Amino acid sequence: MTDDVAPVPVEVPESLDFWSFIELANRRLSTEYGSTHELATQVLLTLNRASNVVTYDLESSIHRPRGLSWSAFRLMFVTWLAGPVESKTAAKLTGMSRAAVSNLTKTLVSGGLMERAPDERDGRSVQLSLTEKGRSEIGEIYREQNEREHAWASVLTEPEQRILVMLLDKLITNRSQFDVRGRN
Amino acid sequence: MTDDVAPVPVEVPESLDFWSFIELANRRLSTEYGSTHELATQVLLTLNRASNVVTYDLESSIHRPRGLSWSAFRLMFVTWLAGPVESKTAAKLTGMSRAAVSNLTKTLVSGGLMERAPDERDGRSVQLSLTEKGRSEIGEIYREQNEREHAWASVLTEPEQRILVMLLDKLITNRSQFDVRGRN
DNA sequence: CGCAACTAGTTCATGGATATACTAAAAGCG
DNA sequence: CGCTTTTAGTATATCCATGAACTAGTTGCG
Repeated sequence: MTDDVAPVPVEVPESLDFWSFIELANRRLSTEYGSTHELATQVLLTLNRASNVVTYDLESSIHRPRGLSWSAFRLMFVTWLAGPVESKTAAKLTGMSRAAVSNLTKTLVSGGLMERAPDERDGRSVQLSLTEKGRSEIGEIYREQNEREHAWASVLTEPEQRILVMLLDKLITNRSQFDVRGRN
Repeated sequence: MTDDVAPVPVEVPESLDFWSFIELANRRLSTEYGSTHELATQVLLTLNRASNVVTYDLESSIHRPRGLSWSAFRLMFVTWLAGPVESKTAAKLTGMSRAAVSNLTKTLVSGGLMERAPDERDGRSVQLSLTEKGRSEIGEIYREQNEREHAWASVLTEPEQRILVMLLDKLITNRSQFDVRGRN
Protein backbone atom coordinates (compact mmCIF):
# COMPACT_ATOMS: atom_id res chain seq x y z
CA MET A 1 0.00 0.00 0.00
CA THR A 2 2.20 2.82 -1.21
CA ASP A 3 0.52 5.43 -3.32
CA ASP A 4 -3.18 4.96 -2.88
CA VAL A 5 -6.08 7.10 -1.82
CA ALA A 6 -6.55 4.81 1.13
CA PRO A 7 -6.03 5.93 4.72
CA VAL A 8 -2.62 5.86 6.29
CA PRO A 9 -1.54 2.25 6.45
CA VAL A 10 -1.97 0.58 9.75
CA GLU A 11 1.45 0.28 11.25
CA VAL A 12 3.26 -2.95 10.55
CA PRO A 13 5.07 -3.67 13.78
CA GLU A 14 8.51 -5.22 13.76
CA SER A 15 7.46 -7.86 16.27
CA LEU A 16 4.96 -9.31 13.83
CA ASP A 17 4.98 -13.07 13.59
CA PHE A 18 2.89 -15.98 12.36
CA TRP A 19 0.46 -15.64 15.20
CA SER A 20 0.17 -11.91 15.69
CA PHE A 21 -0.41 -11.45 11.98
CA ILE A 22 -3.99 -12.42 12.62
CA GLU A 23 -4.51 -9.24 14.55
CA LEU A 24 -2.96 -7.10 11.85
CA ALA A 25 -5.06 -8.79 9.20
CA ASN A 26 -8.16 -8.18 11.20
CA ARG A 27 -7.39 -4.52 11.70
CA ARG A 28 -6.54 -3.86 8.10
CA LEU A 29 -9.46 -5.76 6.70
CA SER A 30 -11.89 -3.79 8.79
CA THR A 31 -10.35 -0.33 8.53
CA GLU A 32 -9.17 -0.37 4.94
CA TYR A 33 -10.93 -3.03 3.09
CA GLY A 34 -14.30 -2.95 4.75
CA SER A 35 -14.54 -6.67 5.17
CA THR A 36 -18.10 -7.82 5.33
CA HIS A 37 -17.60 -10.67 7.74
CA GLU A 38 -14.39 -10.02 9.53
CA LEU A 39 -15.22 -12.07 12.58
CA ALA A 40 -15.58 -15.10 10.35
CA THR A 41 -12.15 -14.47 8.91
CA GLN A 42 -10.71 -14.10 12.35
CA VAL A 43 -12.25 -17.34 13.56
CA LEU A 44 -10.97 -19.39 10.66
CA LEU A 45 -7.57 -17.74 10.49
CA THR A 46 -7.14 -18.38 14.18
CA LEU A 47 -8.31 -21.95 13.87
CA ASN A 48 -6.00 -22.68 11.00
CA ARG A 49 -2.96 -21.09 12.54
CA ALA A 50 -3.45 -22.60 15.96
CA SER A 51 -3.65 -26.00 14.37
CA ASN A 52 -0.50 -25.37 12.35
CA VAL A 53 1.49 -24.22 15.32
CA VAL A 54 0.60 -27.25 17.40
CA THR A 55 0.96 -29.73 14.57
CA TYR A 56 4.34 -28.44 13.54
CA ASP A 57 5.51 -28.61 17.10
CA LEU A 58 4.38 -32.20 17.57
CA GLU A 59 5.72 -33.32 14.25
CA SER A 60 9.14 -31.80 14.72
CA SER A 61 9.59 -32.68 18.35
CA ILE A 62 8.09 -36.18 18.39
CA HIS A 63 7.74 -37.73 14.98
CA ARG A 64 10.56 -36.44 12.78
CA PRO A 65 13.24 -37.43 15.27
CA ARG A 66 11.97 -40.99 14.95
CA GLY A 67 11.90 -40.80 11.19
CA LEU A 68 8.12 -40.73 10.94
CA SER A 69 6.10 -38.19 9.04
CA TRP A 70 2.96 -36.69 10.50
CA SER A 71 0.96 -38.71 8.00
CA ALA A 72 2.69 -41.92 8.95
CA PHE A 73 1.81 -41.27 12.55
CA ARG A 74 -1.81 -40.65 11.64
CA LEU A 75 -2.07 -43.81 9.62
CA MET A 76 -0.56 -45.89 12.36
CA PHE A 77 -2.70 -44.23 14.98
CA VAL A 78 -5.87 -44.95 13.05
CA THR A 79 -4.87 -48.52 12.35
CA TRP A 80 -3.98 -49.00 15.98
CA LEU A 81 -7.34 -47.83 17.25
CA ALA A 82 -9.71 -48.91 14.51
CA GLY A 83 -7.77 -51.69 12.87
CA PRO A 84 -7.60 -53.96 11.14
CA VAL A 85 -9.07 -51.66 8.56
CA GLU A 86 -9.57 -51.67 4.85
CA SER A 87 -7.27 -49.33 3.03
CA LYS A 88 -10.23 -47.28 1.94
CA THR A 89 -11.45 -46.86 5.48
CA ALA A 90 -8.00 -45.84 6.59
CA ALA A 91 -8.07 -43.12 3.95
CA LYS A 92 -11.36 -41.84 5.26
CA LEU A 93 -10.27 -41.90 8.87
CA THR A 94 -6.90 -40.28 8.32
CA GLY A 95 -8.17 -37.70 5.87
CA MET A 96 -5.73 -38.77 3.17
CA SER A 97 -6.42 -39.80 -0.39
CA ARG A 98 -6.52 -43.50 -1.17
CA ALA A 99 -3.37 -43.08 -3.20
CA ALA A 100 -1.56 -41.56 -0.25
CA VAL A 101 -2.52 -44.46 1.96
CA SER A 102 -1.36 -46.90 -0.67
CA ASN A 103 2.02 -45.22 -0.98
CA LEU A 104 2.51 -44.78 2.72
CA THR A 105 1.56 -48.35 3.43
CA LYS A 106 4.34 -49.52 1.16
CA THR A 107 6.84 -47.62 3.26
CA LEU A 108 5.46 -48.80 6.57
CA VAL A 109 5.26 -52.41 5.45
CA SER A 110 8.86 -52.40 4.30
CA GLY A 111 9.77 -50.86 7.63
CA GLY A 112 8.13 -53.79 9.36
CA LEU A 113 5.52 -51.66 11.08
CA MET A 114 2.43 -52.66 9.12
CA GLU A 115 0.95 -55.67 7.43
CA ARG A 116 -1.16 -55.87 4.35
CA ALA A 117 -3.50 -58.84 4.06
CA PRO A 118 -5.98 -59.63 1.30
CA ASP A 119 -9.60 -59.57 2.36
CA GLU A 120 -11.21 -63.00 2.16
CA ARG A 121 -14.65 -61.76 1.32
CA ASP A 122 -13.68 -59.12 -1.20
CA GLY A 123 -10.85 -59.81 -3.59
CA ARG A 124 -10.24 -56.14 -4.22
CA SER A 125 -9.82 -55.13 -0.63
CA VAL A 126 -6.77 -55.12 1.55
CA GLN A 127 -6.81 -55.26 5.31
CA LEU A 128 -4.24 -53.14 7.07
CA SER A 129 -2.97 -53.94 10.50
CA LEU A 130 0.03 -53.20 12.65
CA THR A 131 2.75 -55.72 13.23
CA GLU A 132 3.81 -56.44 16.77
CA LYS A 133 6.65 -54.00 16.26
CA GLY A 134 4.26 -51.41 14.87
CA ARG A 135 1.96 -51.79 17.82
CA SER A 136 4.67 -51.31 20.37
CA GLU A 137 6.09 -48.39 18.39
CA ILE A 138 2.83 -46.52 18.15
CA GLY A 139 2.14 -47.15 21.81
CA GLU A 140 5.40 -45.60 22.77
CA ILE A 141 5.07 -42.74 20.35
CA TYR A 142 1.59 -42.00 21.50
CA ARG A 143 2.69 -41.97 25.11
CA GLU A 144 5.36 -39.47 24.26
CA GLN A 145 3.05 -37.34 22.18
CA ASN A 146 0.40 -37.44 24.84
CA GLU A 147 2.80 -35.87 27.32
CA ARG A 148 3.39 -33.00 25.00
CA GLU A 149 -0.29 -32.71 24.17
CA HIS A 150 -0.88 -32.42 27.85
CA ALA A 151 1.66 -29.62 28.13
CA TRP A 152 -0.17 -27.79 25.36
CA ALA A 153 -3.67 -28.33 26.62
CA SER A 154 -2.84 -27.52 30.22
CA VAL A 155 -2.63 -23.88 29.34
CA LEU A 156 -6.42 -24.06 29.40
CA THR A 157 -8.45 -25.10 32.40
CA GLU A 158 -10.42 -28.28 32.08
CA PRO A 159 -13.75 -26.49 31.56
CA GLU A 160 -12.10 -24.33 28.93
CA GLN A 161 -10.83 -27.42 27.15
CA ARG A 162 -14.29 -28.90 27.15
CA ILE A 163 -15.83 -25.75 25.80
CA LEU A 164 -13.22 -25.58 23.08
CA VAL A 165 -14.00 -29.12 22.02
CA MET A 166 -17.70 -28.38 22.11
CA LEU A 167 -17.39 -25.30 19.95
CA LEU A 168 -15.20 -26.99 17.36
CA ASP A 169 -17.57 -29.90 17.34
CA LYS A 170 -20.48 -27.61 16.70
CA LEU A 171 -18.58 -25.80 13.98
CA ILE A 172 -17.96 -29.01 12.11
CA THR A 173 -21.01 -31.11 12.70
CA ASN A 174 -23.49 -28.44 11.76
CA ARG A 175 -21.90 -27.98 8.41
CA SER A 176 -24.66 -29.92 6.72
CA GLN A 177 -26.29 -26.57 6.08
CA PHE A 178 -24.20 -26.15 2.97
CA ASP A 179 -22.27 -28.49 0.72
CA VAL A 180 -18.80 -28.97 2.04
CA ARG A 181 -16.00 -30.28 -0.12
CA GLY A 182 -14.26 -33.33 1.25
CA ARG A 183 -11.62 -35.65 -0.17
CA ASN A 184 -12.85 -38.33 -2.59
CA MET B 1 -12.85 -55.88 28.99
CA THR B 2 -10.76 -56.81 25.99
CA ASP B 3 -7.70 -58.88 25.60
CA ASP B 4 -4.36 -57.13 25.34
CA VAL B 5 -2.95 -59.45 22.71
CA ALA B 6 -5.39 -58.80 19.94
CA PRO B 7 -7.00 -55.38 19.95
CA VAL B 8 -10.54 -56.44 19.24
CA PRO B 9 -12.55 -53.34 18.45
CA VAL B 10 -14.78 -52.01 21.16
CA GLU B 11 -17.16 -51.60 18.32
CA VAL B 12 -16.18 -49.90 15.13
CA PRO B 13 -19.32 -48.46 13.68
CA GLU B 14 -19.83 -48.46 9.94
CA SER B 15 -20.74 -44.80 9.96
CA LEU B 16 -17.27 -43.88 11.17
CA ASP B 17 -15.68 -41.01 9.34
CA PHE B 18 -12.88 -38.49 9.62
CA TRP B 19 -14.71 -36.52 12.22
CA SER B 20 -16.42 -39.17 14.31
CA PHE B 21 -13.16 -41.07 14.59
CA ILE B 22 -12.23 -38.67 17.35
CA GLU B 23 -14.91 -40.13 19.54
CA LEU B 24 -13.83 -43.68 18.87
CA ALA B 25 -10.22 -42.80 19.60
CA ASN B 26 -11.23 -41.20 22.83
CA ARG B 27 -13.23 -44.21 23.93
CA ARG B 28 -10.57 -46.73 23.10
CA LEU B 29 -7.75 -44.75 24.58
CA SER B 30 -9.53 -44.46 27.87
CA THR B 31 -11.02 -47.93 28.12
CA GLU B 32 -8.23 -49.99 26.67
CA TYR B 33 -5.08 -48.09 26.73
CA GLY B 34 -5.54 -46.13 29.91
CA SER B 35 -4.47 -42.86 28.41
CA THR B 36 -3.07 -40.55 30.98
CA HIS B 37 -4.30 -37.31 29.47
CA GLU B 38 -7.13 -38.19 27.18
CA LEU B 39 -8.78 -34.80 27.28
CA ALA B 40 -5.59 -33.30 25.90
CA THR B 41 -5.65 -35.76 23.03
CA GLN B 42 -9.24 -34.96 22.35
CA VAL B 43 -8.62 -31.23 22.31
CA LEU B 44 -5.73 -31.43 19.89
CA LEU B 45 -7.25 -34.08 17.68
CA THR B 46 -10.38 -32.00 17.42
CA LEU B 47 -8.42 -28.85 16.71
CA ASN B 48 -6.37 -30.48 14.02
CA ARG B 49 -9.28 -32.15 12.30
CA ALA B 50 -11.55 -29.15 12.40
CA SER B 51 -8.84 -27.10 10.78
CA ASN B 52 -8.30 -29.74 8.10
CA VAL B 53 -11.96 -29.97 7.25
CA VAL B 54 -12.35 -26.25 6.82
CA THR B 55 -9.08 -25.74 5.02
CA TYR B 56 -9.73 -28.50 2.54
CA ASP B 57 -13.14 -27.09 1.84
CA LEU B 58 -11.86 -23.59 1.21
CA GLU B 59 -8.96 -24.76 -0.89
CA SER B 60 -11.01 -27.02 -3.10
CA SER B 61 -14.00 -24.76 -3.49
CA ILE B 62 -12.26 -21.39 -3.83
CA HIS B 63 -8.59 -21.63 -4.65
CA ARG B 64 -8.04 -24.74 -6.75
CA PRO B 65 -10.69 -23.76 -9.28
CA ARG B 66 -8.69 -20.59 -9.88
CA GLY B 67 -5.47 -22.49 -10.19
CA LEU B 68 -4.08 -21.28 -6.89
CA SER B 69 -2.70 -23.46 -4.16
CA TRP B 70 -3.55 -22.81 -0.53
CA SER B 71 0.02 -21.65 -0.02
CA ALA B 72 -0.16 -19.26 -2.93
CA PHE B 73 -3.26 -17.76 -1.43
CA ARG B 74 -1.56 -17.36 1.92
CA LEU B 75 1.45 -15.68 0.41
CA MET B 76 -0.67 -13.26 -1.57
CA PHE B 77 -2.87 -12.58 1.41
CA VAL B 78 0.09 -11.76 3.62
CA THR B 79 1.69 -9.57 0.98
CA TRP B 80 -1.58 -7.82 0.41
CA LEU B 81 -2.05 -6.91 4.04
CA ALA B 82 1.49 -6.48 5.29
CA GLY B 83 3.33 -5.77 2.05
CA PRO B 84 5.66 -4.83 0.67
CA VAL B 85 7.54 -7.33 2.74
CA GLU B 86 10.94 -8.91 2.74
CA SER B 87 10.91 -12.50 1.60
CA LYS B 88 12.07 -13.57 5.03
CA THR B 89 9.19 -11.78 6.72
CA ALA B 90 6.75 -13.32 4.29
CA ALA B 91 8.05 -16.74 5.32
CA LYS B 92 7.48 -15.93 8.95
CA LEU B 93 4.00 -14.57 8.40
CA THR B 94 2.81 -17.35 6.13
CA GLY B 95 4.40 -20.10 8.18
CA MET B 96 6.35 -21.44 5.21
CA SER B 97 10.06 -22.07 4.87
CA ARG B 98 12.15 -19.45 3.14
CA ALA B 99 12.76 -21.90 0.35
CA ALA B 100 9.05 -22.35 -0.18
CA VAL B 101 8.53 -18.60 -0.43
CA SER B 102 11.36 -18.33 -2.90
CA ASN B 103 9.93 -21.04 -5.12
CA LEU B 104 6.37 -19.82 -4.88
CA THR B 105 7.39 -16.28 -5.63
CA LYS B 106 8.92 -17.42 -8.89
CA THR B 107 5.59 -18.88 -9.95
CA LEU B 108 3.57 -15.87 -8.89
CA VAL B 109 5.96 -13.41 -10.53
CA SER B 110 5.82 -15.28 -13.82
CA GLY B 111 2.04 -15.26 -13.50
CA GLY B 112 2.13 -11.49 -13.24
CA LEU B 113 0.69 -11.45 -9.74
CA MET B 114 3.74 -10.44 -7.74
CA GLU B 115 6.81 -8.30 -8.05
CA ARG B 116 10.25 -8.83 -6.66
CA ALA B 117 12.35 -5.74 -6.03
CA PRO B 118 15.85 -5.53 -4.58
CA ASP B 119 16.09 -3.77 -1.25
CA GLU B 120 18.08 -0.56 -1.49
CA ARG B 121 19.50 -0.69 1.99
CA ASP B 122 20.37 -4.37 2.08
CA GLY B 123 21.77 -6.01 -1.01
CA ARG B 124 20.74 -9.46 0.14
CA SER B 125 17.08 -8.67 0.67
CA VAL B 126 14.21 -8.74 -1.73
CA GLN B 127 11.00 -6.82 -1.31
CA LEU B 128 7.84 -8.62 -2.34
CA SER B 129 4.73 -6.81 -3.44
CA LEU B 130 1.62 -7.47 -5.45
CA THR B 131 1.18 -6.17 -8.94
CA GLU B 132 -1.98 -4.32 -9.79
CA LYS B 133 -3.34 -7.55 -11.20
CA GLY B 134 -2.33 -9.41 -8.07
CA ARG B 135 -4.02 -6.87 -5.88
CA SER B 136 -7.31 -7.06 -7.71
CA GLU B 137 -7.11 -10.86 -7.84
CA ILE B 138 -6.56 -11.28 -4.14
CA GLY B 139 -9.30 -8.77 -3.40
CA GLU B 140 -11.74 -10.77 -5.43
CA ILE B 141 -10.58 -14.09 -4.05
CA TYR B 142 -10.76 -12.86 -0.52
CA ARG B 143 -14.27 -11.58 -1.05
CA GLU B 144 -15.30 -14.98 -2.31
CA GLN B 145 -13.55 -16.82 0.46
CA ASN B 146 -15.00 -14.51 3.04
CA GLU B 147 -18.50 -15.46 1.97
CA ARG B 148 -17.73 -19.09 2.54
CA GLU B 149 -15.96 -18.35 5.81
CA HIS B 150 -19.10 -16.63 6.87
CA ALA B 151 -21.18 -19.67 6.02
CA TRP B 152 -18.87 -21.78 8.15
CA ALA B 153 -18.66 -19.45 11.12
CA SER B 154 -22.37 -18.70 11.18
CA VAL B 155 -23.03 -22.10 12.62
CA LEU B 156 -21.81 -20.52 15.84
CA THR B 157 -23.40 -17.53 17.46
CA GLU B 158 -21.32 -14.40 17.65
CA PRO B 159 -20.47 -14.85 21.32
CA GLU B 160 -19.50 -18.43 20.62
CA GLN B 161 -17.22 -17.29 17.85
CA ARG B 162 -15.55 -14.81 20.16
CA ILE B 163 -15.07 -17.41 22.85
CA LEU B 164 -13.58 -19.80 20.34
CA VAL B 165 -11.09 -17.17 19.22
CA MET B 166 -10.28 -16.36 22.83
CA LEU B 167 -9.63 -19.95 23.76
CA LEU B 168 -7.44 -20.63 20.74
CA ASP B 169 -5.60 -17.45 21.44
CA LYS B 170 -4.96 -18.49 24.99
CA LEU B 171 -3.85 -21.93 23.87
CA ILE B 172 -1.22 -20.48 21.59
CA THR B 173 0.00 -17.38 23.34
CA ASN B 174 0.60 -19.03 26.66
CA ARG B 175 2.84 -21.59 25.11
CA SER B 176 5.89 -19.80 26.42
CA GLN B 177 5.76 -22.19 29.34
CA PHE B 178 7.69 -24.76 27.33
CA ASP B 179 9.90 -24.63 24.29
CA VAL B 180 7.83 -24.92 21.18
CA ARG B 181 9.29 -25.93 17.86
CA GLY B 182 8.69 -23.46 15.07
CA ARG B 183 9.94 -23.23 11.52
CA ASN B 184 13.45 -21.73 11.12
C1' DC C 1 41.21 -2.54 7.69
C1' DG C 2 40.56 -7.52 7.21
C1' DC C 3 38.82 -11.75 8.52
C1' DA C 4 35.23 -14.48 10.86
C1' DA C 5 30.50 -15.04 11.84
C1' DC C 6 26.07 -14.23 10.51
C1' DT C 7 22.08 -13.38 7.51
C1' DA C 8 18.98 -13.34 3.07
C1' DG C 9 17.92 -15.68 -0.59
C1' DT C 10 18.29 -19.33 -4.08
C1' DT C 11 19.24 -23.94 -5.92
C1' DC C 12 18.94 -28.72 -5.68
C1' DA C 13 17.82 -33.33 -4.19
C1' DT C 14 14.29 -35.61 -1.86
C1' DG C 15 10.00 -37.07 0.11
C1' DG C 16 5.19 -36.62 0.50
C1' DA C 17 0.50 -35.86 -1.38
C1' DT C 18 -2.50 -35.42 -5.19
C1' DA C 19 -5.04 -36.32 -9.57
C1' DT C 20 -5.35 -39.28 -13.31
C1' DA C 21 -5.42 -43.31 -15.47
C1' DC C 22 -5.30 -48.10 -15.12
C1' DT C 23 -6.34 -53.14 -13.40
C1' DA C 24 -9.13 -56.21 -11.21
C1' DA C 25 -13.05 -57.59 -8.62
C1' DA C 26 -17.93 -57.11 -7.30
C1' DA C 27 -22.69 -55.62 -7.89
C1' DG C 28 -26.62 -54.47 -10.48
C1' DC C 29 -29.74 -55.29 -13.96
C1' DG C 30 -31.74 -56.64 -18.29
C1' DC D 1 -26.28 -65.62 -16.99
C1' DG D 2 -23.61 -61.67 -19.57
C1' DC D 3 -22.74 -56.86 -19.87
C1' DT D 4 -22.44 -52.39 -17.73
C1' DT D 5 -21.38 -49.76 -13.77
C1' DT D 6 -19.30 -49.19 -9.58
C1' DT D 7 -15.69 -49.88 -6.26
C1' DA D 8 -10.77 -50.97 -4.22
C1' DG D 9 -6.36 -50.45 -4.82
C1' DT D 10 -2.10 -49.21 -7.33
C1' DA D 11 1.35 -46.96 -10.70
C1' DT D 12 2.67 -42.78 -12.81
C1' DA D 13 3.47 -38.01 -13.44
C1' DT D 14 3.31 -33.71 -11.25
C1' DC D 15 3.19 -30.31 -7.83
C1' DC D 16 4.45 -28.55 -3.51
C1' DA D 17 7.28 -28.08 0.52
C1' DT D 18 11.31 -29.12 3.00
C1' DG D 19 16.34 -29.43 4.53
C1' DA D 20 20.90 -28.84 3.16
C1' DA D 21 24.33 -26.85 0.59
C1' DC D 22 25.72 -22.77 -1.67
C1' DT D 23 26.28 -17.67 -3.02
C1' DA D 24 26.53 -13.17 -1.86
C1' DG D 25 26.07 -9.30 1.09
C1' DT D 26 26.48 -7.42 5.97
C1' DT D 27 28.09 -7.02 10.62
C1' DG D 28 31.26 -7.35 14.26
C1' DC D 29 35.45 -7.44 16.31
C1' DG D 30 40.47 -7.92 16.92
